[in-house]
Amino acid sequence: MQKNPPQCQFVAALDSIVGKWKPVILYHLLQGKPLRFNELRRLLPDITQRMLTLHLRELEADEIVTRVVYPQIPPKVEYSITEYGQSLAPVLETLHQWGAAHMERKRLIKAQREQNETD
Amino acid sequence: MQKNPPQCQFVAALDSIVGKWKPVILYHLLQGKPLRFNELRRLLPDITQRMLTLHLRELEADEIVTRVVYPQIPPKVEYSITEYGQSLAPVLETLHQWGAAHMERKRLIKAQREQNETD
DNA sequence: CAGAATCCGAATAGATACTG
DNA sequence: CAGTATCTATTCGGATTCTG
Repeated sequence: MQKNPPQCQFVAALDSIVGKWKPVILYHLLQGKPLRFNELRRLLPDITQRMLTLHLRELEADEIVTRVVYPQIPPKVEYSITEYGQSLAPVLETLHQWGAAHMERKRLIKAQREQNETD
Repeated sequence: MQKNPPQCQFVAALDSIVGKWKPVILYHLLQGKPLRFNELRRLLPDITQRMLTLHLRELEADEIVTRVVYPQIPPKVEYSITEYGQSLAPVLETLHQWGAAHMERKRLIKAQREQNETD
């Protein structure tokens, strides 16, 4: 990455939440309930096992989620959001708001353009 | 992307600001002053011409920046943030704040760990 | 159940050379 | 000056197989 200070901090934030599946993972974990590995898989029908593992490991490294292993057979692993991870909630909310408005805006522009074409 | 609605809107927002260089480009343009192509290059010493062009084109397509061509020789092209693009400012600011705190946190944790190693 | 390991293809980004 | 075009290197994600 760059040495540019503002950029760095920005990217530090993005690294924690960007990734093809991180937003959804966080979305579900932020509901508060701890989720098992396969529960998450069910909630994200299209994710591969591999990507789920990788993303969870990154979130764990950032201390945004915790991984609790119950030593039993069959194994049980629960993921939950940390207190620190909860500080992401407003950040995600802000992004979500803007994203929703942005999609609506694009939709409107597209509709207008199609209207003009029929003129 | 997924069909999951919350995810979609989230990603719509991220698409507009994520990309290896978009955050810095936006950071500079949000200062308010229109910038020429090569001015941006100088502000982003490590970006390639190609990536700068590509990212600017995407931002233009999202109507976040405007591209004004002055038909003269040598050519002059100025990029500036649109009014709509300015609505991103608070979003970026939120991310930046969290990112700064996150980096500081990591730094502290690392320092602590190194302290423990000398015990 | 919750993964680790390996392999492969697709998407991203950089390097370089050329142009109106 | 402000790009295009092309080619290559790197990264990322998916598919598949195996395991405690």
